[in-house]
Amino acid sequence: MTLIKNNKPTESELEILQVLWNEEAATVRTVHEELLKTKDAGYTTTLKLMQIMFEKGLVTRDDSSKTHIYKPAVTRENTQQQFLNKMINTLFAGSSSDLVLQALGGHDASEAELDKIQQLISQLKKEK
Amino acid sequence: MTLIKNNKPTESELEILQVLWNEEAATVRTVHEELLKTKDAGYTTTLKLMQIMFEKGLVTRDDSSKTHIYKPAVTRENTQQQFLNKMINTLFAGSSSDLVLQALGGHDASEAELDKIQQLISQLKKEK
DNA sequence: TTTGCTTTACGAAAATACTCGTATTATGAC
DNA sequence: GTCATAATACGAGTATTTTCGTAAAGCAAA
Repeated sequence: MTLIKNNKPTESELEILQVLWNEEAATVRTVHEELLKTKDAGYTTTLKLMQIMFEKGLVTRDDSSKTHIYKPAVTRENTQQQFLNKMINTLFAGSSSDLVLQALGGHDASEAELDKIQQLISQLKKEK
Repeated sequence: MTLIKNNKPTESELEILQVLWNEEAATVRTVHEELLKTKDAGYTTTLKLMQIMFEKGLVTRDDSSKTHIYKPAVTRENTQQQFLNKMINTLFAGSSSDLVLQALGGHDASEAELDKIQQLISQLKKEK
């Protein structure tokens, strides 16, 4: 039987994951510097969060040298899907297309992006 | 100058709003009964949450009779948009179409729903 | 009016998330 | 080695969210 980790990252943890996904791997220092661009926080705060994320299994770390190197242990796609599902259920009454409509309507997407979406839809229709 | 309420509903508050949006108006009792179908909580817990939501301005209430009647003070659409924007920024690097692609790929949508989305896309393209 | 049931009000405990100060440890320069 | 620098570990304080016990108020039946 598979052990299911119910480790939904928190808001702050998502910000850190965002950096890790972009950088592939990073030290606390690097992550912290990156976070400083958009928010104000102490270094040890970031450190503590990343330690907690390690305990939760959200990241891995290489501690063979003094300066630990962290990597994401969850994929961007899985995490996106996890939050999307949650959102579809609690906010869109289970209808994914309602979410899509709302997202397309409320935001701007380029023509190229719209094309990509159309392509996917055509493919999905074929599969039926 | 407009007073901007930064009243992002919490997880539990969303569950309650969900019920209120469906019922238009409801008593604490009704909301609570509905919540019981999917989660386990005490009556006074629901009551307290709804009182807090009233203070925050997320709901209105009619207390002319002993049993108060609550109504949502925020629309489903606005709240959806609020959370979508947040999510697009923190999880999809600002790309709404990435979110759409992920949502369509990971979930099932009926052919009719896909049609509706196609329609919207065509319209959006025309507007460019 | 008394009793019992349902409701709201209030406050505080419990759980979770976030923050940071301080101590300790490792590393490199001298 | 000693010193300065930078990193981790640890613990605790703060804030926010969720939970619920208890009391008070209203209401309706007997």
